[in-house]
Amino acid sequence: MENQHLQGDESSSSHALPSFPYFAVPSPPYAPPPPSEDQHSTLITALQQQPSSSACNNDDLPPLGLGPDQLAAVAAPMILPPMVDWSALLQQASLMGPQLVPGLLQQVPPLEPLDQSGENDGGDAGSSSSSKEKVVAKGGGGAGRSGKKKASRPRFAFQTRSVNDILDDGYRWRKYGQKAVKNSEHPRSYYRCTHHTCNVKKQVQRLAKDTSIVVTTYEGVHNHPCEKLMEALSPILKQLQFLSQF
DNA sequence: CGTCTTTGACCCGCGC
DNA sequence: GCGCGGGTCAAAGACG
Repeated sequence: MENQHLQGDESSSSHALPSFPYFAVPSPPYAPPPPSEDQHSTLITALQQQPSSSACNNDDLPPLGLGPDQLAAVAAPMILPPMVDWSALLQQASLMGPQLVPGLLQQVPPLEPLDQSGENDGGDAGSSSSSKEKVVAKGGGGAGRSGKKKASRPRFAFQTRSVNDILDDGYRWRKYGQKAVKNSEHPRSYYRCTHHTCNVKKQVQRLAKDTSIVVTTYEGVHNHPCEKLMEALSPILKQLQFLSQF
């Protein structure tokens, strides 16, 4: 299982994934930093929850539903320095939501209230709700299988220039779908956090205009620690504990 | 054998 | 009402 993530292309991301290089994605207001092979900084944008319609005709980001509204809502994105700790960064972003990562993610307008009973931002109702409502007809699926509109959840889009579609963000993801998208030769992949109580999803797709850029859209907030991050931090924490005794 | 990916089918919202 | 596009499900197969 673990090593399945090594396959390089569109397998679920996890510990063993080749993490880098990721490059900064030049954004219009900025002078594009020339990407170099040993640099792995990334540009992060925070997006507002997609307001259902309007979102599908943007040339740059049609695939992920990032319409003009969303793009306009993206404040000056930051180019992160090289050697940024991806796990920590994404963990932080994921846990804190769009409002709370000073200097990294912009503040976005308040989210619409959730309208889905079984789900919340923490996404902790995922597995239970699935068993409840999965009864429907065969193939079950659908944008709202409970008959409701899709819930509004915090969304973040991470643009990275990478040969790999999947960011190694420290979490484990299971792919549950892939769709060909209009105006793009690259399909969009749908992933769900494999943690049983976590309902965070992400969509991964390459830009139509620049296929070297991967857009990863996270939806929801993890309600569990990042395994990889904890793994990485544990020796430091131990050391801190030790030092704090004196 | 358990986990994950693939993939076709299905459902839903939206625009015309 | 119909067609399209997007999102999800779940069976089947692949893989370690």
